[in-house]
Amino acid sequence: MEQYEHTCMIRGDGGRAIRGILDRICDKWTMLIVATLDEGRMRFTHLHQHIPGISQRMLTLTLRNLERDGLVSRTAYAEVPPRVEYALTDRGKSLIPPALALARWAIEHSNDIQASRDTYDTQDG
Amino acid sequence: MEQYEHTCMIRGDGGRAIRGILDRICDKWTMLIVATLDEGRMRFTHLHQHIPGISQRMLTLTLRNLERDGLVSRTAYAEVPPRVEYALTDRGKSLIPPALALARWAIEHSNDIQASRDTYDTQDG
DNA sequence: CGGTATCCACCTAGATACTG
DNA sequence: CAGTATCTAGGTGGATACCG
Repeated sequence: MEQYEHTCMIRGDGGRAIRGILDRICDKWTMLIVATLDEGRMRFTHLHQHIPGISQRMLTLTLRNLERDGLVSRTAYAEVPPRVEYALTDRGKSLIPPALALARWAIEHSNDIQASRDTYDTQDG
Repeated sequence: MEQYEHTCMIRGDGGRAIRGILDRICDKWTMLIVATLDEGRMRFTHLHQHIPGISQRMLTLTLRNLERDGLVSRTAYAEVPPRVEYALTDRGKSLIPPALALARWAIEHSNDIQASRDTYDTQDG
């Protein structure tokens, strides 16, 4: 009820802070990669296989961005063939709870939202 | 700690459910509009004035999508000049707490993330 | 006042081919 | 194995002009 006083956090500086984060979190693959890495440290190929539909290019690009933001660590071993492992940093792990909160909301409301969309779309056009 | 068992919610069906929602939540203006409407019901022009940088087109488009998803209600009064008011529905209000959780995370980590980016970007290139 | 319609620049992400 | 390079289609959002 009294949450309104806190939504200024979202509107804050015209929304720049929150949007800067959302831009990272909400692209097509970030959430999926973070959630997958929550399972533990993992090689490139393993990630590639466990995230259906992602291309090599997008996996690389998204991992680079996550690394840049300090959410994921990258460890390359000097072997042949090469081995590279990715893992969530503490900062990356700290993203999981709020992400879960959003996921929970999404799951809980997805049926209702879909129903609303269907209704809206079939109104006489 | 034991959150891993729950991240399957995010990965779920290959991420389709959560991404369908994220696509709505995470576009350029949705969060800002929802946060602004948390203040109370509001006219089109008032929204336009209180969300810096948004165009009429994007305000209309985003409001239509929110209405379609049942997160915002639209009430048009048969007057001249026309008056249209927007308000969060109960479903729309229910989005605020998880959105705040994410905003909180964003604010708390934005300095560290920016620092990581700076470091990453200045590494010999 | 509260929109639509139109045009356009940019960016994202997919497909494909190639490499240390 | 773990990438990089290149090309391109499609979508998002801004600018501008007009309308009931």
